[in-house]
Amino acid sequence: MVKKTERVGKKGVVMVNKGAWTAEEDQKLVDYIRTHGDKKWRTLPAKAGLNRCGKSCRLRWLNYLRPGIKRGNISEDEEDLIIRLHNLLGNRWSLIAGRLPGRTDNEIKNHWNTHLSKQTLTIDDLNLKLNTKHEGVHGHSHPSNNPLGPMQGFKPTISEEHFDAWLPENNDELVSSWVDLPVSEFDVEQLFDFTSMLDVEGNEGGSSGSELGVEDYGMTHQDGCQEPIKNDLCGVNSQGSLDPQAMCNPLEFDDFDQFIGCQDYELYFFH
DNA sequence: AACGTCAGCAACCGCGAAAGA
DNA sequence: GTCTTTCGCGGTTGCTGACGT
Repeated sequence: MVKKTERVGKKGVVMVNKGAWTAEEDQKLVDYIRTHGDKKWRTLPAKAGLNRCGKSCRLRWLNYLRPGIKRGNISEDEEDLIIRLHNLLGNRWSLIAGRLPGRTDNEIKNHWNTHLSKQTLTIDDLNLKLNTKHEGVHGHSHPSNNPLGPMQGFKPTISEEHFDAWLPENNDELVSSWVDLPVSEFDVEQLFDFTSMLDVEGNEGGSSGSELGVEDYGMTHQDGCQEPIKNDLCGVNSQGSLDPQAMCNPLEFDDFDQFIGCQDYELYFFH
């Protein structure tokens, strides 16, 4: 239903349509943008012959008419990623949407509010689900029995507690530099890189790698040097060997060095 | 069949940031 | 440097259809 609303502009009171868009309006908008591009939203509606405000046109274009938009059927993997990214970024829907090609911030926000916010899945739950999935596929999670190689045996189940502690909320710049990466370059390795940087760069004004327990995981710096393992939080003692007493810790894996050397953390961390 | 309730989703609104004059 | 305009984001509203009584 389209209703008319008065809006005061430079040329006095003008009537603008509100509510659901009609197919005719959609067509006008698409035609105009194809010819002239999607800039100058303020003046676009008048030029395109639409009785809409610029904001409304922008929203319609970005969320529904723009090429490459995926609608509905959010897969389990996408949900999983949304939950994890929400854990990391909070309600920064546009950033989360940027990691999900074809999805819009509005759609993700709606999906979160209607489906995911009611669930109480934690990072731990997701990792448990992942591990179960892997065990289901391969029969056993131990690397020695794994036909796909030793990496399949790792269980980097970082606890939500650690994850939240690690979240560098005072280091928005670093977070931004990571989330601004093109989707093709999105790799959890980047996450680990910049968390190790936190420690290297002097911990200015934010949570340091140390505070966040990053070095507990034995980060590898970009120059290839291994950050010393400072305590046994993750089941590895100060000498770098496995400590059975610490194995109850949330982060557990069969070979720490292999985990650090893994070229595809994303596979283990984000799926 | 009529009515009420609820969930899902499209769209709007207000605000802050960025860009331009 | 300041003011104005424009853009983009996140929160919220309200419409619609499905379902239950």
